[in-house]
Amino acid sequence: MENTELARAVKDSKAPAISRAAAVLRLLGRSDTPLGLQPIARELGLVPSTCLYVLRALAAEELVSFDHDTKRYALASGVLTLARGWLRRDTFSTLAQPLLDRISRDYGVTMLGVEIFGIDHIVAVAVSQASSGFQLATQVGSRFPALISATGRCIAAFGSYPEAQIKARFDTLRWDDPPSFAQWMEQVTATRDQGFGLDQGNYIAGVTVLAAPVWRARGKPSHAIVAIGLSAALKRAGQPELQQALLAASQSLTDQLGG
Amino acid sequence: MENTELARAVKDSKAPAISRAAAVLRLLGRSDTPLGLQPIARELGLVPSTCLYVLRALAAEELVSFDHDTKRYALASGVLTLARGWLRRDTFSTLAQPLLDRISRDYGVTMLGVEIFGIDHIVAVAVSQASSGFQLATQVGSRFPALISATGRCIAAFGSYPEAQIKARFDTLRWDDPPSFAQWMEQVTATRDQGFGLDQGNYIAGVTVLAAPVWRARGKPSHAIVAIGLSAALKRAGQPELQQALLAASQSLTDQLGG
DNA sequence: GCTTGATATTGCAAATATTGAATGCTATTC
DNA sequence: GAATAGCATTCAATATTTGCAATATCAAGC
Repeated sequence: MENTELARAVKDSKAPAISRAAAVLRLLGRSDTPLGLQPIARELGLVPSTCLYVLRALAAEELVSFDHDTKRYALASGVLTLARGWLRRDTFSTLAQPLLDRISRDYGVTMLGVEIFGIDHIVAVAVSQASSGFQLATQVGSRFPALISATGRCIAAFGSYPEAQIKARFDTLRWDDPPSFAQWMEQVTATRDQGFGLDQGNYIAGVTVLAAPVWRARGKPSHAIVAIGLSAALKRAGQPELQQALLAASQSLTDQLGG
Repeated sequence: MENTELARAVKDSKAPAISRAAAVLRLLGRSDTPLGLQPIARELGLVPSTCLYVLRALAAEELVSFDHDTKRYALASGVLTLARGWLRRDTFSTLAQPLLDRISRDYGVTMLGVEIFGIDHIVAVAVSQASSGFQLATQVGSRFPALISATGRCIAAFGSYPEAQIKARFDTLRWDDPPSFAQWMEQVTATRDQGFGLDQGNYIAGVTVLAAPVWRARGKPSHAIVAIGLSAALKRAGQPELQQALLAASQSLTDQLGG
């Protein structure tokens, strides 16, 4: 449960209401349906009355919506307005979006721009869905483990983390078709040579993923751009050209970000 | 200043830290650059130490980032992850996105899906940028006054608000080329007949905007889809066809939302 | 229609977050 | 190079929020 983590955050902080509020928002974000007061309080280990005050405050700020009839709470679009503030000022997503749109259109693949948070996780900060075919359940804000799929091979290849740490993380990953660590490390080496990472059906069966790193400053890559398509379709269409397009775009972004 | 409003929210609430946190997030979202503790505290009328604890709690929740060297705070991508939770469950944006993409591509216009919050404001919840030409500074989460531009004419036409209330709101709007209230009301009537709203250079000079209402339930429209293009380009390309596409899409969305 | 089980909501005492002054730090000015 | 000004940060007193128990509200079952 999140309870223990939340309890710690609440204890350590001098503004525990904020930790509780964040936990409530995340819970509501995770939930597929609006929730009542009690389920929320139970799940988070909060006292109902406290939880009520949190929800009321969040509702007053238009971050959660409250249905008077059913007494259910859900995320409100105020969270979108916050996200916009972030998007507006993020150079990477602003610069990446047109490049992603173009590659997506030219090659019929779904494109992501992701921000890398160390060896821990990555977040999709720009998305351009493939116009046709399969729809990937990825939106702006989606989080993934750092070492998964093609991006993971990039992070391992260019992040200069000690192998022990990488191995420990690697062992926690869930794949459709898991590679062995040895195989995977070979591919990481290949990634270093080629400049881009490749995942052929490991992460999701039948789906090929390519990822190229982007640097904001020297050192570890700060972002990556990712191409996702059905393996069958990518075999027919020229994958080498897609690779070139990906590398060109990532290079251009690295240049523009002043790395 | 927001100070008085914030002070009231803080007083009335049983979880004032949350109001403060929300105010801080909105301020950071508005700001073009990362801010230090003092400017934030000053702007919001908060005690610096309190503000510090708020920022630390928000940083612990990964909703704001903290630059150790410059001691500046900014929004972090955690806000995106919250937004994703909202997007994931919003039927309108999910259903609208492919329709917007298609119309955008076919007619070279920028398309928005907006959620309507009464007569107060609207929020862009789905965006499909025109691939070429001018880039509109609109992202998911952007807020606009309800009665502005083409969407405003829809809301006035189909929202059944008393004219006095509409007039009061109308008088607060800012246009590039303001219509008189009489002219505008005529266009509202036309909107009721045609089924879509039209703004020809009023909101932004040289830009034409069309908007068609979407109903989740009978009564007032809950959403709208909006097409935005350069007036010159729209005159050349077949605007009647775009109108039909817009009406077809809005009808389809109304049907799917179960209105 | 009454009871039961569940929920949302309120009042009050105790725990604690907020406050504003004091501290230590850095960068700028003379 | 010393002094100053502005900043982030800490600290102890107190005004407030929190947590619990009690109450009110609601829906369903008998």
